Amino acid sequence: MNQKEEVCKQKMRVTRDALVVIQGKWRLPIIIALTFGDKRFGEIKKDIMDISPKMLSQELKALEMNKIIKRTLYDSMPVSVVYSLTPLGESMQKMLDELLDWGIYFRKEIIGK
Amino acid sequence: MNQKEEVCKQKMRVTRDALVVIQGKWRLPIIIALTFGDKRFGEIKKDIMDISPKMLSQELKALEMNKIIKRTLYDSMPVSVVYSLTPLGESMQKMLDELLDWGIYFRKEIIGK
DNA sequence: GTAAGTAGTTACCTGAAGGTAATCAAAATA
DNA sequence: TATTTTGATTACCTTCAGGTAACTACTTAC
Repeated sequence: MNQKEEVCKQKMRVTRDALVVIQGKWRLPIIIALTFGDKRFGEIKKDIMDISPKMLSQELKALEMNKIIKRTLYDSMPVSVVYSLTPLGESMQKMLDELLDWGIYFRKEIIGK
Repeated sequence: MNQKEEVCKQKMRVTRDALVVIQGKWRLPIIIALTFGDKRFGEIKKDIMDISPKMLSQELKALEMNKIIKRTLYDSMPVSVVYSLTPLGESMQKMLDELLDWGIYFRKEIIGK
């Protein structure tokens, strides 16, 4: 296998791994919600509107396991749980911006006309 | 609903639409293969290795419908079919680069140590 | 005429993703 | 004491993504 083919396969592997982390219906919405500041379960749920508590809970756990978000329990009264982006989560910002930019372009080209 | 919330929801919608186009196990590999030049069915299949002809055929059709790639039939003998990126497909380059960059960082943070 | 290569298609099956609805436990409020 | 709020969990069901294996149609080479 030559150099070029090796680079190609490497790119495929790495981007595929990256995609797995943000894939699915709810992960990007959750991450985007948290780029606007730390939020509680109910606040995220309100931001996303059509997500069920089951899916939100499940996806928050998955993102936490991938070290994208952090769950903090403040045991003040009333006990509150706050979710926030980790540095790894914050490092997604440029990627998210490009995804958004391309999404806008795509929308214009395909849906828009 | 205030300005900030509106921007948030807009971002969610647009990035989600963008994600749908590249989502799945095989679309990014196919697109990446074609960034290295136009290719025939068999060449893409050889580049990706573990993809089945069914999945390749199916995903090529989906990408063609989204105007990301173009199918060209040359009826020289032997009849050959060549797939290439459209301008819309080529416009994904920056996004793919960011996905790759973040993937490298993620790999280092999570898998690497 | 038989084998091999190119570009697929078809039928069938499995597991994961995601949805719905009901329930739960702790604490605050009425 | 009863009700509401917050942050979930559980059981059940449906749909879809993806895999396997076999087959096809056309053409060229042997």
